[in-house]
Amino acid sequence: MATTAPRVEARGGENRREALLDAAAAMFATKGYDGTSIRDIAGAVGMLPGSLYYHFKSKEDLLIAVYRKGVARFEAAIDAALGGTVDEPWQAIEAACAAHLSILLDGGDYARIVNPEFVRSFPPAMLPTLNAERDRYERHFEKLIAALPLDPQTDRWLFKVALFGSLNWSQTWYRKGRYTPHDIAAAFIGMLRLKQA
Amino acid sequence: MATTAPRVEARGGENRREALLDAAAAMFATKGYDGTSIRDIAGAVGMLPGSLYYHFKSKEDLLIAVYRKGVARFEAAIDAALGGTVDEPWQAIEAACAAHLSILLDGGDYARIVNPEFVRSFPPAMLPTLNAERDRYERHFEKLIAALPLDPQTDRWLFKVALFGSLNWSQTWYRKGRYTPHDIAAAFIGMLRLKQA
DNA sequence: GAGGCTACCAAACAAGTGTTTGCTATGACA
DNA sequence: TGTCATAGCAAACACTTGTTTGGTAGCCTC
Repeated sequence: MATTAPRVEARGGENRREALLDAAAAMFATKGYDGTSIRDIAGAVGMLPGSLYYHFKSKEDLLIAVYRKGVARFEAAIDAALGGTVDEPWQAIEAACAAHLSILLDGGDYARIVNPEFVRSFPPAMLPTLNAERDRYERHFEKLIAALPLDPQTDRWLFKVALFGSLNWSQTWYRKGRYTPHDIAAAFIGMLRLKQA
Repeated sequence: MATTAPRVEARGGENRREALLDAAAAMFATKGYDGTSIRDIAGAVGMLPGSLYYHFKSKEDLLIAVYRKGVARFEAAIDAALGGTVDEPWQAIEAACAAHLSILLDGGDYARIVNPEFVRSFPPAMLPTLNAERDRYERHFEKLIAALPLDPQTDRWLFKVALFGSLNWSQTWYRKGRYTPHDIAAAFIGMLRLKQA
């Protein structure tokens, strides 16, 4: 046998914590933060409520961990999308939008937590912590928008919130099948771009 | 003195119910449905928790009443805005957007409840009831969009959700002062319209 | 002035909440 | 073989939740 065991854990190991995160993300996303109890989450992974406190020191702590994973997913997706350095600005932002949408719509439960409208249901004390994470992410888009050849009258900040609104709103109407994230990104950017032709 | 007293109520009268609705709207909007207790609401108007059940038969019943008032506000605003029959399609939709925004952003607590992202935190059983109210409202916009002279390639349904997304998202970033609802409506419509020039 | 309705109080109910505490089985390591 | 951290169980804690029930003060009508 292997003389130096590759760090085998006592019972469940590190992936039990991960299982709790997954369960929490799923239940937060569907039933909300307040609507989900510690007992629900622990029960979903076959644990007793008290045992959860070995892995997380409070329910809020658990939420923050879930939220961080959510933001990380968005950042990874957008990094990957912009990795191939597209230098045409409209193509670049369309790629970023498509990446954002694919996580938002098909990225599983973690992504749903990040929505600011969702965040408002969280304990107010944690709002600064969570918003700081998100602001950092949005800055990627601000850079891409700064590079766009827009009409001089266009307020780039309003352009950003308009675009973000369209994108994030898709969570409320999107159903798998009819449109893909790429379709939607292309259509939205197309509407904002046509005048340049 | 007035011989026929103008319908003076026993104690609080009909406006006590209204006071409860106001308190509920305010607290739902800031702390969410689950985050607000019957005791909070009753206490805000100087009532005991049990007494609330004289006016509303359940907490869900109270929420529905608040929600209805919220939707009614939007409908009244848009009716007023389109009353002066603007027949230029772009002007008409801009007016509708401005009306929508003025309620959404400065329309008080009732309006905040109507946001679909907010609704998701409600008991799932009441979702059909609430969504039916909202769908009826959105149909006003579908009509206005149908009248727009858009590029043939533009999907009008996607146009609608993009516009609605931009508008409703403003709730997350709007702060009084910098932009007025009219400014925002003009800017958003301007971005989507420029190509027609 | 008797009856009835309105609007509310007072007090409890059962159920569910996040969290703490003490204990224990398991495997790694010396 | 003994020690030790890991990972979790079992049971309780104090508290909050939506809701119900029985009673009652004030007003209106007959």
